[in-house]
Amino acid sequence: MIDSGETVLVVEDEAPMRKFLRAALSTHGFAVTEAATIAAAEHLATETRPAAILLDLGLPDGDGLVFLAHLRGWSTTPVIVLSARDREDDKVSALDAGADDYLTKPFSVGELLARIRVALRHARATVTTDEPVRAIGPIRIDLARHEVTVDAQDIHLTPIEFRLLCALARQPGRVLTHRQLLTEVWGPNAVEQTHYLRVHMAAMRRKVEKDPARPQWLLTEAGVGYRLRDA
Amino acid sequence: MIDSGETVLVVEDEAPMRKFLRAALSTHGFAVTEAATIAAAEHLATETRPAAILLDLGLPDGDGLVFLAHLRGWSTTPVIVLSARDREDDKVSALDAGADDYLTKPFSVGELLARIRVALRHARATVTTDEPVRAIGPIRIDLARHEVTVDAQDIHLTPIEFRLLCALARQPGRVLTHRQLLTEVWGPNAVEQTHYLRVHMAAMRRKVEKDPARPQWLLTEAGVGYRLRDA
DNA sequence: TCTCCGGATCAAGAATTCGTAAAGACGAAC
DNA sequence: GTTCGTCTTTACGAATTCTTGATCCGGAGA
Repeated sequence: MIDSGETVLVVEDEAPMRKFLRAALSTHGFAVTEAATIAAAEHLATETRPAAILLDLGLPDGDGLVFLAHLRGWSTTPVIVLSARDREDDKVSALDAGADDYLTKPFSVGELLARIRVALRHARATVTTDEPVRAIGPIRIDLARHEVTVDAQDIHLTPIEFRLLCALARQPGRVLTHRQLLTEVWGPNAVEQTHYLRVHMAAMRRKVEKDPARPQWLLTEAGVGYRLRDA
Repeated sequence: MIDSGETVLVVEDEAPMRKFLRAALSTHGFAVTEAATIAAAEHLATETRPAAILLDLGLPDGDGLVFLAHLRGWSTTPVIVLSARDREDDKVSALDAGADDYLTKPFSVGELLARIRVALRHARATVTTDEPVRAIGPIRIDLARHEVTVDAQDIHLTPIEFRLLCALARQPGRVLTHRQLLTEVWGPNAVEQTHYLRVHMAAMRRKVEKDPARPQWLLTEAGVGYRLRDA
């Protein structure tokens, strides 16, 4: 499947536990990012926009509940707390602080995965306050709908074209090297195939640009890469 | 807590447990209705429209999971399973069947209440199209009655077709990936069986579309998934 | 003017992905 | 047991998408 699963952020200070969770999650189709501290977790939560977060409460640089409180200020991403503490108070305070679930260590992998699925089910049904629509000039990219419009006109992009455009749109105005684009869209084994880029950029220009021979938005940086002009 | 007057439906066959739960809930501001059988539970779920449901799995007239499956056909009311069984399988199958949480007896009242609060929080944030009829173009879907009409003409959908259509109709216009549709309709073990989708989409198009070879509503996004055109 | 080079363009055919039909498996109703 | 409806599985042609290679273009430098 090309649809590489959704990303789960694991916040946990003990390395063996992190490794264990990474193994369990990735064999079930999730992408995994890891953080060992609150600081790292806050950074990754904003950067990678995970679909769900697994949170250990005992972290070296502070209480996990602090992180949770911060997060709930701007995000509704589901959070499942993993803790060795089994006291009622701990559970209640975590749940009331905004956690969506609370699992006591040790737990079984099957249950964890099932509860993650529940969390993702909820997230999908939730009115997402995040705006996953990006607009650059006349181009509008709706990540959630997998939909692109130019001057309010729907245009159809193939999966590769869509991923290419998303990669460029993530940092509008900035040049992305051939290498960066190739690894992001085709994977790290294709970093040499720069002609893939040429062909697919041409195809995309035909759909997006008014005059594909004189592109206004999908610009070539000779010898370096491509960039999407910032509006 | 000031959760003034939301109703919780308790489905439990043992009278002492029912009494205990009623006491715990009502002293914390919930109204309580009780059912000791699946039949009674189905009746009360439709009649009283509870804000949440506590479900014991071992009932005299059948498995609680059957009730849960029925309920999920037309309602997103949060369900918390209360069970004496602590096996991983039991938890996973209940959660995958649509339960929002699973508590093993014995549990503490504080935790139960906290988890109910979580469930209600979720319910409030959910796109609550509790209006049981949805209309997209010429297609009208009656969730409670399991009925679909196209141009005011009744059409018959099989259970799987109906769930597929509901999944698509929940967010009209949006692309749902193969993975999403398969997990939602067939469960998480079937994420690889993309041919299920092809076969059942074809069957549904024959019933819904004027020209099944050129679909107007049930659209394919090659390499990604399917979507229901937004009217 | 010629050549070189990176990029653009085009078209063929390779590889995926889709749609469709048809047959077998399974369970429920009779 | 039989019949019926439904779901799964399989196979194959059609459609779409991707890769590949040939060719063209324009600027830089000899």
